[in-house]
Amino acid sequence: MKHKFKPLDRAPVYVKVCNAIEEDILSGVLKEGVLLPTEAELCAQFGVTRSSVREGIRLLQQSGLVERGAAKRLVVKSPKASEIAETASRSMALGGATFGEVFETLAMLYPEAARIAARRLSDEALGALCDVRDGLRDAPPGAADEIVDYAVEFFQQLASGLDNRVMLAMLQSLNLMIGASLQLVIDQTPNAHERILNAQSEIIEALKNHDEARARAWMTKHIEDLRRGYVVAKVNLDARIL
Amino acid sequence: MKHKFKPLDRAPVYVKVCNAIEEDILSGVLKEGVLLPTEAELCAQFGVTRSSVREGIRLLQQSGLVERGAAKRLVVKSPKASEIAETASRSMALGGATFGEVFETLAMLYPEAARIAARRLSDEALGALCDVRDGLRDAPPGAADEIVDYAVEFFQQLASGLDNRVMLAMLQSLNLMIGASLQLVIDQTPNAHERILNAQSEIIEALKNHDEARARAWMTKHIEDLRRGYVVAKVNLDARIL
DNA sequence: TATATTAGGATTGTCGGACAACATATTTAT
DNA sequence: ATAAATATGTTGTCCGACAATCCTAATATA
Repeated sequence: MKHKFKPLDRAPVYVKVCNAIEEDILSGVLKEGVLLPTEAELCAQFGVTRSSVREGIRLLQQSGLVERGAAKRLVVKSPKASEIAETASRSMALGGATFGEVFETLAMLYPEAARIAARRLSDEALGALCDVRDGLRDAPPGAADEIVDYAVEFFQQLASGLDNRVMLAMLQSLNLMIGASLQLVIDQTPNAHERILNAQSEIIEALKNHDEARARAWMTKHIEDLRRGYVVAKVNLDARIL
Repeated sequence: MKHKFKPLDRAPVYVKVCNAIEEDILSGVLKEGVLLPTEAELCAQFGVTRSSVREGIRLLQQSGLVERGAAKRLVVKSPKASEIAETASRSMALGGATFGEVFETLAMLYPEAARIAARRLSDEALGALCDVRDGLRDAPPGAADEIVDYAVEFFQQLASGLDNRVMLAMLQSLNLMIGASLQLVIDQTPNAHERILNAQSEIIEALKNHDEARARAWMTKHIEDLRRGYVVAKVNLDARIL
């Protein structure tokens, strides 16, 4: 009988280093906040040189599992929703996503998010939304950048209030993708200030009364309003986001 | 008058290398598929050593912007939706997302996705869905793993058919997060086969007739059905996904 | 001539050692 | 006892070297 050999593991050492550490993090042996051994010690334990260890560390670092903490020592980190959102949105930008795609997704997600929010948003979360709204109300007229900030912050707070990290990550990545471009739009849209303010107020009111349908409807309206802004500003919806 | 100095850029060299290359990719100077210079040449151009260049490359590599291609040369790559989904779902798993969170997000997204699909799914996409359904119909009874595959594949095809990369990435990451765990559930749910099959058929029918409301309703039902499976199988919805 | 083989060169993967920069811990001086 | 100076440990960067691998081109063979 012919003996069968398993295929050899021919991955580069630095990849193996990365995997080895990652595995221990994933399996819970290394918990969040734990300090990893120094590079020298890792070399000794793995039996490889510092160059390889360091390259492996870079891989872990970029995937958000590890971080340089106090004394520059390596610390185990569990990825936060905001970081996931950031890398996801960056990747999608690089992947060539368009304004149209982002907006359609926005229009799909946020009305539902508003509906869920109407069902269970906490009082603090509602308070945070009111704060944003008030900030927007008191913003000086003509300050487009401030308006944008408040508009995005409103989405942000709503997403945070849902108390669901998966949703949060997704909604946040959308926020990041439109955030920058909203500037252009609001600059060129008359009444943007009042219309956004009005939409926010209506949404807050609906949330307060746990009126799911109304929260959903106004969020839909709000987003459609923003989208129209893009059209008015002659932003090509097929253009890639940056 | 006191002169103000800008804060010096004290980032490590390998980070700068990473940023420099990333910038050129982002700005379109380096397009997808282009071969990057060899390590030696990069050293010469940046005026740093190979160790630093290599560490920088690892960072780019893990963020999916660069890849080893033929002859092991580095090639510029633009992240695909599927990869974005993969890293996102992995990160969320590590970040401690729970079944409950994933399911709630699923229940929020997919009904809307079905509604949009009813509006504009192409005939090919519909055909692909039918193929999945037929595959499931003809699956041998009791083959839980096959049933799971078809169930996930149905979601997958629906997402692909939407022709929106942003949505696709988000829906796919959800698919990845539940995919593995569905196995457990379907193993222990009687009638799972028929119920899933029925739901798929109803959804397909609704899509064919461009009946948005019905597509949405059946998708909601379908997901709720799956969720009940988790409860029946006594999977703790607060448990972290793996 | 066309194909298979071989030799050569280019490039990456890994190693070892070295030193400066920086942060922490320890000792010394006030 | 507090502050300053020193010692120690760790990371960041450099250099040089060599084996493994892949590509290319020259060579041999049919």
